[in-house]
Amino acid sequence: MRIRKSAEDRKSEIEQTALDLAFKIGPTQVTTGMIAKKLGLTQPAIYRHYPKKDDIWAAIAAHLGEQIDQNIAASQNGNPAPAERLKKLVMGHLQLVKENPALPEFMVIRDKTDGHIVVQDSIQDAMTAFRVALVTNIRAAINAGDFRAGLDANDAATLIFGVVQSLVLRMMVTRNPAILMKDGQRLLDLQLAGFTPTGENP
Amino acid sequence: MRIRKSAEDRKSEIEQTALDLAFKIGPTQVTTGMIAKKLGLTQPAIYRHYPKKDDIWAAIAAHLGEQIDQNIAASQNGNPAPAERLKKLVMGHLQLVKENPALPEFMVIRDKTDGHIVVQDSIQDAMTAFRVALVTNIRAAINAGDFRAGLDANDAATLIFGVVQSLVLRMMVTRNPAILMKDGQRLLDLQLAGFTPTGENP
DNA sequence: AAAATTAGTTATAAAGTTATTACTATTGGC
DNA sequence: GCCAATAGTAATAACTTTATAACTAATTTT
Repeated sequence: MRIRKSAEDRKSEIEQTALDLAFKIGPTQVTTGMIAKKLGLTQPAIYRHYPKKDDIWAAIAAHLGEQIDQNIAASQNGNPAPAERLKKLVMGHLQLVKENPALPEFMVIRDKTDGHIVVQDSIQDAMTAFRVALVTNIRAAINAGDFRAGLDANDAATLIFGVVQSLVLRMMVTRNPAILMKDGQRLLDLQLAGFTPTGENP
Repeated sequence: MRIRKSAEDRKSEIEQTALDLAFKIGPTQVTTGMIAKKLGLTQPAIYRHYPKKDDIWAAIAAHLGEQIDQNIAASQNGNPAPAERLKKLVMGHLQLVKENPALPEFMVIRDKTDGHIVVQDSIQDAMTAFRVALVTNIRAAINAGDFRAGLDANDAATLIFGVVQSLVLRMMVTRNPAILMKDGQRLLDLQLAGFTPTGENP
């Protein structure tokens, strides 16, 4: 007798498996056959749950986008100190990437047909919101006197984004998501120290 | 009568076309048929010049790796001021990425068979050398008193790498390599300012 | 100018991938 | 416990992609 799972459970499994494979071999290299094989199913079984293969990626992107948004919201609760909110925002995002190491791939994924980027819009939108949150908190930190007055909030946001990107690249090269949290905390502190009026750790 | 080019010229064309396509649709999506079509050739014509498709990527990676190494060498000539060398090193690399916007893709490219990263070794090695050059110049700047004494050279190098990565991501999302030089200069100065003893622009 | 070399073509094999159709059998609702 | 709904399979069509083999013709060598 073959095992039969609920559509809901199976869809979760399919999406998680696709994400795992996306980190291992890259999203564009993942085939429906690979996903099915990992789950002990036949390849057409995938099509009982998604009309098109791309629908799997769309579902994954929507889910990741939600998680990014949730982290942004969570980081703005509780602590009112802008610099602390910034740290919570960035570390929360790194935690998300650690749990879903394929996430960065979705930021630069392209459409099959033309060369134009589709970047499953949900993720691109969420990352835009992430950037807005960075800028907002940097402005608040400047107003609070924690960061120096002449600092350009947009440029500072780009540098903080760079901390994340730098860690992501090292994660992809080393294939080790664990470095994100360990080195992330220290590097973020170092970056923020450069924004203070005195150059000291805020 | 059909046009027939020398093997040397044709190989250059094939590699440049493959690089262009790699930026447009991603390296893994580029097919021998696409390259041939762009050059007005038939698909098997590619195999007159390379035994395997992967040999095209290997040749490209070797070439890019050389250019990265050349930039590192060039940046260390002439100006003896460590901070100026650092700037020349980073801006030179950004120029290279601007001219070859697919370069960053090769840093995280994966093998088809297993999930293991091959990162055409030539590029990974060159990027390691780039990082070493960053650290060396940062150490020199600390010793010269241009950067503050307590600065960790490795962490500072990661942050500078982050500036590059941040710009690269924005280039990939906007599909506009032009931003690299314009914003790069300003962001690099901002980043280096965070490393000075006073927090001022070095 | 003839001969040798080789860039390029035509045709095609082999393998992989997406997606559909018709069938099967498990499961939840009545 | 029956039955409707549906998760899953088997078979297969359509397409894409890599690669090879045999042939053709442009260019180089002698």
